Amino acid sequence: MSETHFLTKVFSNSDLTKDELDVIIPKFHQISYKKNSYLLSQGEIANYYWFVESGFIRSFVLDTEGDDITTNFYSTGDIVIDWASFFLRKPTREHIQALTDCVCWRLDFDTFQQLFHSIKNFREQGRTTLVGSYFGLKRYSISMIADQAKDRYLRLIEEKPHIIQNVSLKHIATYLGITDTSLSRIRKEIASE
Amino acid sequence: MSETHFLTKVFSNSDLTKDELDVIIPKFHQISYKKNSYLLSQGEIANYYWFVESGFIRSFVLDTEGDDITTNFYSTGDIVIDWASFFLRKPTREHIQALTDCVCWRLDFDTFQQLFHSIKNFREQGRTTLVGSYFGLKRYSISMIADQAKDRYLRLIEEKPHIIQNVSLKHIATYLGITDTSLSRIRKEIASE
DNA sequence: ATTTAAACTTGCCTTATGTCAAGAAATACT
DNA sequence: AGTATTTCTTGACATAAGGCAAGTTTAAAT
Repeated sequence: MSETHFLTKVFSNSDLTKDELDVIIPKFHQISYKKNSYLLSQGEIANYYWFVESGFIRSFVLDTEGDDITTNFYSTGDIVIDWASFFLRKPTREHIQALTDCVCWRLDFDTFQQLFHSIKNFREQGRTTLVGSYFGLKRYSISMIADQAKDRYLRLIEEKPHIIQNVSLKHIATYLGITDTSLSRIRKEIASE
Repeated sequence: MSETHFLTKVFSNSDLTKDELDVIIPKFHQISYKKNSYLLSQGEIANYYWFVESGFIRSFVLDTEGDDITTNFYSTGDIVIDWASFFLRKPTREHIQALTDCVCWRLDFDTFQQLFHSIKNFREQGRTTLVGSYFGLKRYSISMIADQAKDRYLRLIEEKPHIIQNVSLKHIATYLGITDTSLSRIRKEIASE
């Protein structure tokens, strides 16, 4: 009568079998983060990645003027990973910060490698996830070029409504590539329609 | 006294052994493209990826107004691949076009899969390449937000000088997220310094 | 070689978004 | 509950980049 593990949902659209999941899932360990604490800080080598069970997280970088730019938001079911730092074993440029209290499940690099090279479906699943992230980033960067700020905001509302409701405008603004002032005006304009 | 194969250079910074390369490299087939011809067109499922031996290539998408936006440039030694279409087996949104006559080496999906799952170093190499592409795309998108057009152009000159010399300003402009008119003015400003 | 088309530049004017600063509203702190 | 911070909004003005059209240069085609 055991509860279904949270991670079974995360892996539900992969080809991983029940037996494989019984090997993989116990390798993940639950960890909680307090609001405003960091999962990863600039300069560190990412030795873990995470799946979010509850809470909100953002990643950001500091630009040359020291202003922070939000690069992504994460919530329930999302993978949180600095692909470059984790796989190339080099210091990250990013900060990853809990925006609320969070519960996550994390896996370390050595264990990942062991699973990756021993379970065919696990590496297929991992590759699919990475390619999905790449695709999302590509859409994002095309949107930055092709769409106006207002349209980018409208699309964010549509695609990630839970973000809008849980994250400060300042962080949303930098994610959209605009200032909080401009975002405020865009919101005003939308509200009056 | 056989010539060293072009692809040995491409794989030279991987851990692939001589024996492994002897298996892998013959799976690639040489193919030539005429200037302006397409390696891949929107709507197709990418069944190949390529390494460029000579020539210049660009990928682009069409935005909602039907204007094309260059998403990347490729030249000697670069991998040309639509990660999402190739691995998720779904129709691509991109066009990939030869800007000059080109010589490439290509591999099909099924052969890739067979190598990926049978040769540990091959999948390590592939993963590293994908993560490197992800990292490049991330730098690009951060640059779009944090840097002015002039700085993005100066950085492109520094990082890919061969592109500037071989590609029309129109294509460089859309890659930088600006119009050819603006790029022309930026060039004038730089020239007068 | 001549013609045609494409690429690039430039001027004039418009627009999206930024900057700075002040005030209002919402949250956090003790 | 009351004060201190942070977040959000708004106004006045500044600036980066775009739109359009004409002219020039360069490259392609016959």
